[in-house]
Amino acid sequence: MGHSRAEKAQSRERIITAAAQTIRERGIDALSIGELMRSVGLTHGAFYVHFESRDALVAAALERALLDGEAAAAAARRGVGKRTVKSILNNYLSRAHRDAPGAGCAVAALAGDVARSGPATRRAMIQKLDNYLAAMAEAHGGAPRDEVADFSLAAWSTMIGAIALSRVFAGDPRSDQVLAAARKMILDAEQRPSDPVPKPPAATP
Amino acid sequence: MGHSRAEKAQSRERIITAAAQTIRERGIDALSIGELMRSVGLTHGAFYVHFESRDALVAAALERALLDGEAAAAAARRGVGKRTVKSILNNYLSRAHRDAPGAGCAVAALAGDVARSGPATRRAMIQKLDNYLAAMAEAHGGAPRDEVADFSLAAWSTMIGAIALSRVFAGDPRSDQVLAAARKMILDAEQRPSDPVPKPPAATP
DNA sequence: CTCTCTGCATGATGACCATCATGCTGAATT
DNA sequence: AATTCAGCATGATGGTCATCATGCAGAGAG
Repeated sequence: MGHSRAEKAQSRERIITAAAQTIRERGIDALSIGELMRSVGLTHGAFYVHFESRDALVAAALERALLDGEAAAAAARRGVGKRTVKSILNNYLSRAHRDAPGAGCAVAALAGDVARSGPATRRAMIQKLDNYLAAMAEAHGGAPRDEVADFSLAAWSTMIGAIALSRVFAGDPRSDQVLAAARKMILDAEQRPSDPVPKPPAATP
Repeated sequence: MGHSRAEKAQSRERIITAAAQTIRERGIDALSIGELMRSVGLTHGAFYVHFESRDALVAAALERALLDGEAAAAAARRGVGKRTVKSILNNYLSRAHRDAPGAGCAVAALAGDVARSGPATRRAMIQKLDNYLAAMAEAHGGAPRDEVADFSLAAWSTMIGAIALSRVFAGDPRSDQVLAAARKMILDAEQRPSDPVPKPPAATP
């Protein structure tokens, strides 16, 4: 054989791309080095030429998966001058998004997994989440700072919850209904003027 | 040794209880038979006295975890005559719930995992979700049927999304903020009269 | 053209996994 | 009291896992 530097870069790229898709489709725990390397046409031994450990790959794959979300948002913005909340929702709360988790938003697919992960993994998602939140805030526009931040947080909660539930409901009429209902609640909230937010109470679930 | 029928029932109970906690804390994939049996004071071999397979246990543990949610809701209703949307939110979107995933709502903890599972597992969650949705609809009260169902779906989307995000944000000020923002959006939506809901559009994420 | 360096394949290592086979011991039954 | 039965422990099985050691062949440098 023999392998150029450029080929190595391509290999690494294909490994990350495949891993980013797999973790979104099947979860972080389900990612297997052997299976992954087979899927990109290499053998397991070559893995450690590219990554120090499985954890290092997971970090890179999560980063990539999260970046895909920003790329999709940027692509959707192209052409239209300004992004509106409605246009974001039309893309995000769509059947296409629900049915393609491997290419979709990593927050929706992996929030549960990341919630139980270590601080480093959580920080990686938080960093990208900040961008998502800022994009929503910008689309929502002006108004007092805190209220916009609250709207963004609530809207994103609803969006990722709705995608997760619509996937649980796959094959059921409610799978479509939950997307529409979430869309409606967020759009209504956008138009309404709102009061300051109190702190959450302490109680048992 | 020697073991009575009552002791067997207790063993089975402890296995399911421990498993229901573990899957909520660490995910379904992370559940290991050996570790689980050790944690309840038995050895791995005894597992198959109680369950046909790991999958059978997962089904039982998920069912139990989901029932815990209904039990918590029933306990919260005790004393007060009627459950309101606000009282549901006060319990659900609380720091206590966020900080105790092992004892909390299985939908919030496992929606992502279940979304990528088979039809049988998804159906188990859907069945319990129907109860949760009905409880929310009842608390919301009267009004035209479809609108109440949409409110329930959107509210639950927001609730499980907010818990998931607040766990990702653990240790960050946004962890509290997202709970409060979600609470606010749902309460505002409850009071507003609303229009019929259109179908979701088709588009890329 | 020669030499070094490296991307990759092959194979080994040891840990863990779910599952099954066997046997002991005391509960249940008569 | 004798006998059957069942819950559990021990240990084996075969598979998969992440990781490391070794060797080869071709790319890059001189």
